[in-house]
Amino acid sequence: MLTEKQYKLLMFINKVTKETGCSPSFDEMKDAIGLKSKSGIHSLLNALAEREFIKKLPHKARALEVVRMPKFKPRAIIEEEKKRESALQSSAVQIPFYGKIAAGIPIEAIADETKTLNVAFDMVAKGQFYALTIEGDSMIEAGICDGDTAIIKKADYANNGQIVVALVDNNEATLKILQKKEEDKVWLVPCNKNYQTRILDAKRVKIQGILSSIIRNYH
Amino acid sequence: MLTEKQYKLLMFINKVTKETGCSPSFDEMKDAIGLKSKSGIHSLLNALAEREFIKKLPHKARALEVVRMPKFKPRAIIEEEKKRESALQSSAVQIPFYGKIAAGIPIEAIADETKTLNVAFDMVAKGQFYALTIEGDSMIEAGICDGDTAIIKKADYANNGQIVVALVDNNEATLKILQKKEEDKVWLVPCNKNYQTRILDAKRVKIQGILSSIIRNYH
DNA sequence: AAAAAAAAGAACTAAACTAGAACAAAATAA
DNA sequence: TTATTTTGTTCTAGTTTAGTTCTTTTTTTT
Repeated sequence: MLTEKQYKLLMFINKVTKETGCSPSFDEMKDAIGLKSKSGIHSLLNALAEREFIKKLPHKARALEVVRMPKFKPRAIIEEEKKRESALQSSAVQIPFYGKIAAGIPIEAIADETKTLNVAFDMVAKGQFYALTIEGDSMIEAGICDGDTAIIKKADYANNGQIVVALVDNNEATLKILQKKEEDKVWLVPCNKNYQTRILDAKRVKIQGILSSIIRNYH
Repeated sequence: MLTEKQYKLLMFINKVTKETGCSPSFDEMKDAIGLKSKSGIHSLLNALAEREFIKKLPHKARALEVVRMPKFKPRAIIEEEKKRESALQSSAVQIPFYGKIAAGIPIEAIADETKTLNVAFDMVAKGQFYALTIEGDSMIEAGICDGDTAIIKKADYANNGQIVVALVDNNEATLKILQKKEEDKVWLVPCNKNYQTRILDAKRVKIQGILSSIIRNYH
């Protein structure tokens, strides 16, 4: 399509004409591109005209017209794509899946290196997710402990018995089991004898997500 | 429609021109496709021009233009992409990290999209890991439930109080808290009132790993 | 194992870029 | 209008980069 110099020059011409309403002179162009002679500009312009990016009126001053621009992606988009790509590469982790702990069989014996567990993928599946750190012990009997990381799937509706992130009165977010036993009422059931089930008007409760995974790290 | 090489080359030209505004040179193309000589590029370009995917100005440098893109991918490319995709899926997921659930603050208010949690990467850090499925409820009071996935870091030594995979008599693998209260004796402590601590000769117990993470998926 | 297709390699040719200078046409000022 | 300045064109010449072509080697296919 274009060489680097041609591209630079085209961008410069385009910028100047848009900003000032008139095209730059040969000397301005040579300075902008960093040449010491304007003869080079001449050939660059010919190349651009030949490739039909500009039109020029011979012997007329500042009589350039940009006809089209090369198809390119805005730099911001390219950066973004690169970031995403490198993020993907940096996190590729596959670990061997050794199956279940079973009495009577040493781990080496059942180790099957061909099976791998893909932690990240298995966990997020499809949909939009976010993470929360669990605070408190209201769900401890469900094996959800203080400090655990909860992976939540965004949702505004949940079924009976699901563990949900519920926002009460647009004010207080909490992780509880959802129960809808009667119309217009919502039960938020903790998993800890020391806590009480809260029965609230459905209007007051907004579902913000459904618990998808629990992750706990030991050190 | 197109051969694998032709397709790859066309994609490369398209990518480069979109990103830089300039088309690639023969040498850049040969490197991108993995050829050692640029004469091959020449014939590939002719093939692409003949099929009207690109236009080229003969003898001009970097004077390629992509006219259209193919509707179908060559079979070989599809295979390759599938492979890469599954490798990626196996790897990388970044999800927003919303911090802690705190009473009195709606989730939206504390949402910080700039913080991301990279599940897979954070979990495996450095070292060698493997995964186990938890069976039974002997650790339930530590929030480790039947069916949970345990990420274990390979180790043959552990400190007091750590949760370890212990192999007893080269025979029976189990997940328990490790305690070494006296020389030559090892305590394997469960986290369930209904189970008893086992006190064993150190010789009989081989540490196979230290619990690194617990993952639980809900459906 | 022979034939065909791809790829590599080298030699060659052409274009692109740089610079300097001389000159011609247009625009502007006197 | 003429003179002056600005602007664009053309030429030469050397250097670098890029594209083409041909022969040989390797690989693939039958």
